[in-house]
Amino acid sequence: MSRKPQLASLQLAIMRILWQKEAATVAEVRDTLAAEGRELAYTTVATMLAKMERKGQVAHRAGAKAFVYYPALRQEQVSRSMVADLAERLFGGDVPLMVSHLLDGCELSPEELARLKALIRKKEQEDRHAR
Amino acid sequence: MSRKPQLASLQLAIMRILWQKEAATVAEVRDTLAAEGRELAYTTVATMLAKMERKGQVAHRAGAKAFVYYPALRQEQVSRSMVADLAERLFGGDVPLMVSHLLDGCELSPEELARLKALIRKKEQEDRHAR
DNA sequence: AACATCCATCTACTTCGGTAGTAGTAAGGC
DNA sequence: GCCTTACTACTACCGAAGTAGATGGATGTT
Repeated sequence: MSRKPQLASLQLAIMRILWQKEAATVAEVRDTLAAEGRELAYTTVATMLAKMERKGQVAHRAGAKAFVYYPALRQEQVSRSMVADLAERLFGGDVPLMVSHLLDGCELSPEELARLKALIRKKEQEDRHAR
Repeated sequence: MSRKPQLASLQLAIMRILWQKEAATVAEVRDTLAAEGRELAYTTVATMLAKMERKGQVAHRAGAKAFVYYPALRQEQVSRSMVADLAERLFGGDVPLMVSHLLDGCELSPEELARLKALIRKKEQEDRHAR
């Protein structure tokens, strides 16, 4: 399960909350989702967390009052595997092509562009070191 | 249906084949999938294409012998909306962050890095023109 | 004419994501 | 001691993706 985690939409939304808060109760997760415009029944969130626990995506411990859920996958890992998976499925692994679609699809501020340039420079450095 | 198309794994694999071949019969799609290591029954592919047609993702016309299916969505459109969707769900729309994960996740050849740099320069040009 | 082949359609089944109700339990208030 | 409240656990249900069998039509082969 920890190899190439692929999270669906709600699962990802929940994970993002857990990553950000470190840990949270069902009620907290539900409230945060509601604040994001996704109003779900308490039991819906609880069910989802239970399902996610069965798959090893989250875990829980007993808290003062309610269970406290926390992520069992690192954000890095999930991000990378999901992005890599999409790149593979959509572009046959052609990363620059995927980046090109990313850039085309939305406007970027000058700062963001600068960040990208820095990224590429860093990548070039690593490359030189590697060979 | 044409607004924000999200294709699942097999659907995308099929679309990619249709995009590449322009059009294909069920048998051709099935053979191509098999050549990619995904061996499915003829009827599986046929069923999938029928389902995709109902959703407006593909269409067909009668060919000499068998139906000829062709894409009803443009690759550009699908790529962009799927990439944008993942960026939104995974990174809250932070595109540079997503690019950073893309780059980290895989090695790039110097040529690919060059392509990326060119992309960013182009983007900067557009930016200057826009304001 | 009989047979094999290819093809389309229909139906069916499984799994998973998402959604939620119901029931049972523990705990706090009064 | 009972009532409300918060929480967990169990069950159910829908739709979509994915998989394929069965059936029946058309075509071509000999």
